[in-house]
Amino acid sequence: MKELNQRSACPVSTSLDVLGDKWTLLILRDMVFAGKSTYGQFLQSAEKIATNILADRLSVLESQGILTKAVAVDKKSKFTYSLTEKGVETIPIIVALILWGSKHYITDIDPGLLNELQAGKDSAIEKYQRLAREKSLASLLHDA
Amino acid sequence: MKELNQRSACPVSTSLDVLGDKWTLLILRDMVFAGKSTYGQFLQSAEKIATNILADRLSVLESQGILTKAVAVDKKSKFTYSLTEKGVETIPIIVALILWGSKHYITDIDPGLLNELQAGKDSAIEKYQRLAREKSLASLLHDA
DNA sequence: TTAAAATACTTGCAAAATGCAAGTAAAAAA
DNA sequence: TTTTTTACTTGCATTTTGCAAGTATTTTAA
Repeated sequence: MKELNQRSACPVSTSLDVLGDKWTLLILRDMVFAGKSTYGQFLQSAEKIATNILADRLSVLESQGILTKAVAVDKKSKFTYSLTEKGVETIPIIVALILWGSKHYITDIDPGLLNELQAGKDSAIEKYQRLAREKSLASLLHDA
Repeated sequence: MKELNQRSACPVSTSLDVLGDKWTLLILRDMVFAGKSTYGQFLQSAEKIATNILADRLSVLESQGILTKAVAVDKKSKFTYSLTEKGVETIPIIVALILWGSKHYITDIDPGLLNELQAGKDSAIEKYQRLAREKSLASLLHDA
């Protein structure tokens, strides 16, 4: 349980106190856009996060109520991380980063996704939020 | 001139390579929402950035073409930083952070701004982008 | 004309965060 | 019963950050 130290009462600053580093939003990206949900899956991303950093970020995200951790349905040695509603609501941030990055740098973004985001950003955000909620709900139902 | 080291070709990752730390977006916030444009003004924000970090971030932002540096109109010992179009286009990211932060944490956000953003996010973003462009254009005209 | 203040940094060093490689522990598979 | 899978933890080197002090140029004040 790590307590959040807010540098100021500014909402931008506070958001950055939680999400403002080079790794946290990549974990959320992997959950939303790559369907990942386990420690091992997060380790396999192209950016090669270190194991101790991943463990630390997952624990911060959990203690901030952005994701929840549960034993996987199939294996007791595996954990499944799911987005909370607070986590689902970071999707607009991730989408803004996708649009800015793909506009100003050379990236390998999926043209279909880019098109979808450019055509109707708000409805695309709503779609990915809906999908993320469905996924989280599904993992909750499995537990019960 | 610091070269950007992209960890991967993912647009989220690349955006975070540039903007993903606890200070960079606060400088841009100060330019967009507090009308700040000088080193001394950036130092006075509530979060208390260290002088060496500020100097470093300004030089990165300049070398990434997000802002430009020019001698101030009134004083030769002062510099004025202005947003480029690439910088203006970070405003959707900042707005997404404002909305997420103010929704999930206790902050002192201006209720008028919050209302404006919640009422019509896209048009509010357009408004602040237009204002930022006007401000940058004005400082360019002063130089000539 | 000269001294003090303003402005924008730079430098040195301690502290914290990150990155890397190896090790541990429980559960699952062979 | 041994090996593999999965999720970490630990120790240590490197990098980044933070703090305090110092420098350089321009502007203001005496």
